[in-house]
Amino acid sequence: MPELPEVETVRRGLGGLIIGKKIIAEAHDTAKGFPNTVADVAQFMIGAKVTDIRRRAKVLMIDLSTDYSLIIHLKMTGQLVYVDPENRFGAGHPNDSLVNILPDASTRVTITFTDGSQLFFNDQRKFGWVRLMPTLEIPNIPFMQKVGPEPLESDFTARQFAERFARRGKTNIKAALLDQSVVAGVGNIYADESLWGAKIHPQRLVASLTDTEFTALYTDLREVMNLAIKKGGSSNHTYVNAEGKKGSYMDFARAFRREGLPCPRCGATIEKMRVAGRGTHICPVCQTL
DNA sequence: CACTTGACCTGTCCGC
DNA sequence: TGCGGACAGGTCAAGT
Repeated sequence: MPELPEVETVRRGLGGLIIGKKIIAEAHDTAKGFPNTVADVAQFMIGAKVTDIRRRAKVLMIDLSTDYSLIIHLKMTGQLVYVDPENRFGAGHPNDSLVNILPDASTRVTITFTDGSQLFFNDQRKFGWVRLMPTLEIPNIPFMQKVGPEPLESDFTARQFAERFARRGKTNIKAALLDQSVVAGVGNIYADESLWGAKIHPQRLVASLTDTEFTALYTDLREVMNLAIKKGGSSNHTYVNAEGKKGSYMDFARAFRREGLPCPRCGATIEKMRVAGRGTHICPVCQTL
């Protein structure tokens, strides 16, 4: 699922498509995905205009003119896909092929705008969620209270990065990287890719890392995430952006899901193992314990 | 508190 | 071909 670069790609794409549009209808799967009451939707969502789209960690916020926001987590298989039957993207564009397909079995929420265009929240595994709440209350939810700093902010330094890990000295670096309270937005793909870049074995204890290694990890994590944003994210399975397009970062991946293939740096065979309960990819020569 | 593991769901792939 | 089990981009609630 979407990690920081994928969610950021969706945010940027959606911004140009729905900011300023007015919501005329909302429908959702009652089993899962949109827990708000009918009354709240009627009062704070229907008739509201989209004023902004923001991201914090892997969470998206669609701000409305009612001072309420839709707060959305895509988790593993969530998608936010925009479709406009009146204004197609052009012949052959992946979005156009979705016009007559969505909603489908994975659609949990459908938002319709006054111009007839629609935004679909699809989520095959149903781990994701969408919630309508007052914009000012978003910072109070537990996730926002504990989530760590944004790693791509220009004022986020290597020293701050290293200091965030002090609390997690006795676990391995992969588990700590995935911990959203340490640094925001890192998931399985970019954990593996940045550890490969910094030549750090994922099972190394955090407390054993040197300043030089933390700096390398900081630098590589930012490089890899910035590149992924440029490439529109990574698409292994279900991920697509707001226009229904897949990202191409996987064409550039050096370790993630490359088991059996040569390490681009030394030629050794990339191996797959299990660390912190997650499939983990390493170069056994570049990354040692 | 920090750390690990299982749970939440559905679909797909791989080996027998 | 069919079937069972493992696994998939994330987080949380439990356990130790």
